[in-house]
Amino acid sequence: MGNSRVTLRRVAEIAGVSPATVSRVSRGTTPVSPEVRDRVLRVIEEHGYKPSHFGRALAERRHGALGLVFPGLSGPYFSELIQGFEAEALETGDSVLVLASHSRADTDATVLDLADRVDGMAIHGGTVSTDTIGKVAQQIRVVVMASEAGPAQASVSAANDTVKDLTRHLLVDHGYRRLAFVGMPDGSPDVTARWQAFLAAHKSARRKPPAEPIRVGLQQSDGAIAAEQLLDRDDRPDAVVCANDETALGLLLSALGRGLRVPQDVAITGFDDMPMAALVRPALTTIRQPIRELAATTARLLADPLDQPAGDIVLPTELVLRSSCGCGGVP
Amino acid sequence: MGNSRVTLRRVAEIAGVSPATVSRVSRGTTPVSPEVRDRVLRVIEEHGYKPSHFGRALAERRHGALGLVFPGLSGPYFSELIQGFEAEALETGDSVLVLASHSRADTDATVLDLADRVDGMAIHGGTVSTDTIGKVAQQIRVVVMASEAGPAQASVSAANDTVKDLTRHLLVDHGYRRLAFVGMPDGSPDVTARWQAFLAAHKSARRKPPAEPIRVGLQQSDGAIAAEQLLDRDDRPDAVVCANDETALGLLLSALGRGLRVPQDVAITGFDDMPMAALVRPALTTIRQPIRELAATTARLLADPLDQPAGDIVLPTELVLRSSCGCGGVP
DNA sequence: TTGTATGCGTTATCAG
DNA sequence: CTGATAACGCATACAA
Repeated sequence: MGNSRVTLRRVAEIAGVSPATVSRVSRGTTPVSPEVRDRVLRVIEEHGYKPSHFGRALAERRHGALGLVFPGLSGPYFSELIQGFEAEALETGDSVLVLASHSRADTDATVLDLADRVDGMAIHGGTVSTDTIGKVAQQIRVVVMASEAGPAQASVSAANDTVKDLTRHLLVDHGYRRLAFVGMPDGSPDVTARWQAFLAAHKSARRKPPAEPIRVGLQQSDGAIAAEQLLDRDDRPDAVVCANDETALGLLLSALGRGLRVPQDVAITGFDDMPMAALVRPALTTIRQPIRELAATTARLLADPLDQPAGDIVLPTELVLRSSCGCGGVP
Repeated sequence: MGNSRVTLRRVAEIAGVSPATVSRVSRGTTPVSPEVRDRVLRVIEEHGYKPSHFGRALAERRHGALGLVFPGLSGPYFSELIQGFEAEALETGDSVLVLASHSRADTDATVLDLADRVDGMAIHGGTVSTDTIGKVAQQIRVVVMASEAGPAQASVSAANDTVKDLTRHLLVDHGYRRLAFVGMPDGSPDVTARWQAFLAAHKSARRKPPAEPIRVGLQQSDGAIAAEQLLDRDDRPDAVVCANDETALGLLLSALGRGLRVPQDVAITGFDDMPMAALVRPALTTIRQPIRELAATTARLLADPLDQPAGDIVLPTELVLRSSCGCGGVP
């Protein structure tokens, strides 16, 4: 199990050619005479030669890798994001190095470390300080995801203001009186934007919004925690707008488990339109965002050699009306 | 935004010392006179010198990074696994590079590529072919997770045979007659072992198990898909053993959404004991496995310089009886 | 304590 | 088409 790798130079010796020629054969870039090529190829095969990444990285001054930084990666959202990113990176022959900063204190240091191993980095909104993003950006190319990044960096995000349409739908079309919002704006640019849209819809409908959101995380268990604060009291809201599908599902599960009827006793909506949203009963009313496309666009921005102008790309989202808001009668 | 990094040599020039001295100061390993040290340190600070990873990696012939390979990473299970792994790697100063092979065809190639960027690799069971694992193992140190790996590799997994106790509990203590198993044994060593334990419990209780499991994946939406096959027919099972909590929760949600009572109409159990299991109503009967410890043990095996004997470490698991199996009366 | 010289594995430049 | 030779950025015996 030794680390006894065969080096390029060794292959050259055995094949009786110069190191340069082995490099040429190995990379297939420059023309080499068929006979020499075959001979070298055979030696490579026999001795299991594999070019060393850092040797190549050092000489080429590029890593052939892209970094992807997340706050955490539980749930289908991040899974989808990574897949979209990897699929696109594959096109350009880049590897993907994923970093899940579980809101640890040393995240910034870790990100800086990663910056040293990749040619470009996609950073999810709310993961690292803008200060650190700046530092990374002056070293390698950076694209911010799910957050508008200001003039300095390029960014790709999805339109969160559709939450305004959703909230209006609840308020006006269905006539719900007491709405609640589940999600913690602080730290997540996406949630902040959704909470703002929720507020804006109340304002334009001349209705009084709740003073505060229910501040919980974005995982399903957080939806269950929100349920304890929301469902067990007398002035239960008659409709709840959740920051994402995960929490909406957690809330839905908790509501049903308490014997409440959805949407009759309480309406519930989400954001993302993950697979589970359509499968559950009642089917979840939500907002569809093109996660894969968001990731792919980001990867493309990172890989493309031509210098795009740093700007904010905002992908469209779509309101998906199902049963959990009260549409389409009782399922 | 240029890539104009300051090199060690440049720092040496500016500070008027030799490159070696800068290296010594930078690493803080060999003693250097205070005056020189301060001078060099100041230059490093002023010019923002950061040692290059590949330069160092090339010279030291190590990357200072560990690889972590997964089939996918949706859900709390993988999230927890990564956190446990990273926390431990942090101790030894290693970075963690995560690779999520979303059951793509080119996974093996990607893994081989990663093998070139790290000093050791943890591979989750059922992710890559044993053939590829072998190749990687003769290049760097490898530990297999959640799967017993045979004599060649070290492995760390959790005891799946507790599913036998769980199944017996359902069969004997509660007297359920028709059990079903949700999960796809093929491809996941963990699920295979759980299905085997499920079968074994039937055998030792002299009861006839179902001929086949409900072959779905491990995500929550798969639980909802299983529900369609399981809950809408006349000979509905009276108890369902799910391969993990995610699918159990998906099934539970679907059951409640259909107006079925749990556990009265159908009992449901899971595996993992994720946070949501205790929060949901009815609370989920499940098996607790020490995910974090599993990950930490793996990381330790990878980092430790002393050559552990390649062997299978099996961590204990614990049956957690709650309400969804019928225990403790109706919640 | 500090400097010099060499090696790490590969690519790039320039002759031939 | 092929071969020397010089980077690439850093660490480390060895010498001073």
